[in-house]
Amino acid sequence: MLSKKTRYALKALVVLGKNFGGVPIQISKIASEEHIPKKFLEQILLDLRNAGLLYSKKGSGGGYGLVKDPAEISVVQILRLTGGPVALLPCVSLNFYQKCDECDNEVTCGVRDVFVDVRDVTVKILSETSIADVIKREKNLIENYTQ
Amino acid sequence: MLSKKTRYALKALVVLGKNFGGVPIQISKIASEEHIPKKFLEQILLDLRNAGLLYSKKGSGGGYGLVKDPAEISVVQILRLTGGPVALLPCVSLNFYQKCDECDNEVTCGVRDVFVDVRDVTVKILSETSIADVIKREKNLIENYTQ
DNA sequence: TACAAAGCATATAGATTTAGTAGACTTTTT
DNA sequence: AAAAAGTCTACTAAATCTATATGCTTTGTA
Repeated sequence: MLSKKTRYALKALVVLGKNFGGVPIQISKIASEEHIPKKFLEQILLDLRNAGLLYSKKGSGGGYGLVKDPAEISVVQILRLTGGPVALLPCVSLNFYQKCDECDNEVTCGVRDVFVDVRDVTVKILSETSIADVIKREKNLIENYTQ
Repeated sequence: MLSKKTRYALKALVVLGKNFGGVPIQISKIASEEHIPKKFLEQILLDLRNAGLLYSKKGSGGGYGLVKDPAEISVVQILRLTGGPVALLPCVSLNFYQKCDECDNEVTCGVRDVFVDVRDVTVKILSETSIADVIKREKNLIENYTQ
């Protein structure tokens, strides 16, 4: 399962993505719109900023904005930045690999082999999907929903 | 990430699957072979037994065995039995669904939409893969490894 | 220049979950 | 009768996650 941190980050990036090119948006606005605890969101956006994904502006009229086009930001990148695991087993993770305590030789582990496949299809989807794509999906869903 | 409980369950079932049709295997044997804490494994196998997946026999010469053919037991079933989440978001889970706190209307949530796709491919793999398949994979891996 | 708006940074508390341990009991075999 | 092995419940310890608190810095504006 993704952590709340990861979820909140994705939600916030969608908001910022819709606003790409516009004036900065305040944390408090995103927090209230998306029902995210403000102080928690503060930390998260700070992380994303320190990772070079967002710019920030202090003082009155300040806030956050995307540095890059939302089409250039993949969902998988956000999971990794916010520590969210993509793989279902540590011994299968590309970015957060950890040796399996149980296995003598993980290369011949059948269970691991299955979850390598799961990881591959998951990473494929999440790396091919950008924040812009998420926004597009949302638009399509709203269209079909209100029909 | 899968819990240790789920991992241990899968490991144990592979051992029991290889032994399908033979005499029962003791917890302590599985525990020491697979480097799993014995008392913890005890609980896990008990759960699997109560779920009807294993039979048990007490007393000297007792132990555990599979009730069904390992080809009839899917990996996804084990994840669900041991509480392991398949979906990466609660609002996307088929068996452990929970409403999203943040979303006003989850039907039009773009983030959710992406993770529905991820869930679908994951469930497909894990429901098409049986314990027997895991054992087969292991055999293939060992063959290729020792070549 | 003062003040308010907004982000920056770190520390800490609280809650939840997970992993593992303990101990006493029951059944079965020898 | 004794030993082997599973059954059952409770508990503890550790880790992690979520959220809050506090004080600080920067920037815009009256």
